[in-house]
Amino acid sequence: MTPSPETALPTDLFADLDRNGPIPLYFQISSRLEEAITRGALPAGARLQNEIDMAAQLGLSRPTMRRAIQELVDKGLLVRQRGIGTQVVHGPNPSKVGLSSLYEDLANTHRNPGTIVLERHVVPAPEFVAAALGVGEGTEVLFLRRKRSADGVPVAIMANHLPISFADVTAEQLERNGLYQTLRARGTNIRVAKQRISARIATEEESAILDIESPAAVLTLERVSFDNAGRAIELGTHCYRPDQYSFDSTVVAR
Amino acid sequence: MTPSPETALPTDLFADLDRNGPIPLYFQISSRLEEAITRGALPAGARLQNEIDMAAQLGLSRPTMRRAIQELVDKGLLVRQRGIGTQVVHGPNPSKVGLSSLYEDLANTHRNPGTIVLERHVVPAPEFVAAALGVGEGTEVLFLRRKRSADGVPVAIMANHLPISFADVTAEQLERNGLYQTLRARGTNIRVAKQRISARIATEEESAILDIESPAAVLTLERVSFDNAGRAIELGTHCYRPDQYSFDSTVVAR
DNA sequence: TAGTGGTCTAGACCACCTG
DNA sequence: AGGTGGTCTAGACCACTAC
Repeated sequence: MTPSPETALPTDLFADLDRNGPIPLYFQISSRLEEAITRGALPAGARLQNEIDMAAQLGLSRPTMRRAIQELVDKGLLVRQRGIGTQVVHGPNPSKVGLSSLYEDLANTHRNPGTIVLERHVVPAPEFVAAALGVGEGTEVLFLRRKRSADGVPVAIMANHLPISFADVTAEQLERNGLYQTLRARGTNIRVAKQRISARIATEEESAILDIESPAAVLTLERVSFDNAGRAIELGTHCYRPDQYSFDSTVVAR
Repeated sequence: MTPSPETALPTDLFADLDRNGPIPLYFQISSRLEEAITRGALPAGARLQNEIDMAAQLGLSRPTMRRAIQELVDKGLLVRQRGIGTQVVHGPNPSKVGLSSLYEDLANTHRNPGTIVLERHVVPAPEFVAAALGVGEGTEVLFLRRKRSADGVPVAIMANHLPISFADVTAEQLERNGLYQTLRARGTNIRVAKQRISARIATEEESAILDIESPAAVLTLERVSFDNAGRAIELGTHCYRPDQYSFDSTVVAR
């Protein structure tokens, strides 16, 4: 296979780099590169200049340029081969990935999210909740159950258990901003989550809430989220209407 | 919240570093650290020494030490906070993640994988296959359909379309080694994949093959895989028995 | 042989958090 | 004020690929 011809980068792509501002240089570079790829200015299969020349042209050190490129390799937009170069991955849909909330997912795809809080109780933690949150069994925790919709169509039923320190979270906050944004406003940032995606037949009650005909399949997600300090913050047990929601991701071999 | 006391690393944890061999230093370090965490030698919540001291103790430069730690941050095993330090994430199950084949997943969990090739044809590419593989509609492609099982229990029905250049892949190779390993043996390494996970009700035929009672839910995966050079190599359309398989992952906020 | 990315070093300055 | 991680520089040598 003949390597693709080298694609010179548009000279103005990296104009206006802010060398003193708070935004890291590598991030400014990778953002502009990503935008050029998704815009199509760098088509699938295009080969980039080598990183040393690019660094020199931009007046950067090589490690900084490498880091910018590596960001996009990790996102699955670029592939690199020693001795060959760096190329844009084929394929039409650069899909989103990672740790986002349903609320943000829907907003990003321009669907108008809606929330109804179905239940909100302080309950003693069942065994599986206690294990996930790292508290003693029977410890009081906050239980939430919400119905989520997009443009008026039911999308998901989401159940959450949180440590009792979040017991002052109100239904109004949840319906207005979503759970993750509410947590952020309280200074709690989710950093890591461990999750399991599976499927099952919806119960009669779920079918009614989601407005689907039994028997129906639902997509399920169990997720334990951790904050900056590595503490368990939230256990989520959700089910989604598969015709309204799916999990898209780009995975990269390590 | 008081920061956890600093945990001194076992002095022998990093003995026998090979400074001249082919294995990168950062990888040797991160592997040993990961092993110490999963083994429990570094318990959940433990705070590591600062990276500068660790680098000095091991006779490494700080960037190399940083890279080793960053590997584990990206895997979701560690969290870092400026001004605070590096801590081990809570939670019991450091789960696997990323781009693996079903065959490897099953082998890793000590379940004996089995494969039966149900279909193997060269067919003209339907529109959705042509779009995914970046070939013209109607171009000949290889179509495979396999039944996968673990310890004799049906787990999945996997359908794949590949470019015609892989038409010499035999049923025997697939049943013996799985698709990805067969591709690797031919010098094709999957580097990136874009995938979508959803769910639906199984068809009667699928229920029969998977040995489940209708109506049943199946977990579905659509995946387009790309090689080192960014070329589309494979389109997979799979369905899984949710009681036998689920998608576990650890996600990290960017 | 020439060109590419992969690794590693030895520093520097800065931003953020805690006391 | 002191300690932490976050960023950046300016080099060096090596491994792999192509011709």
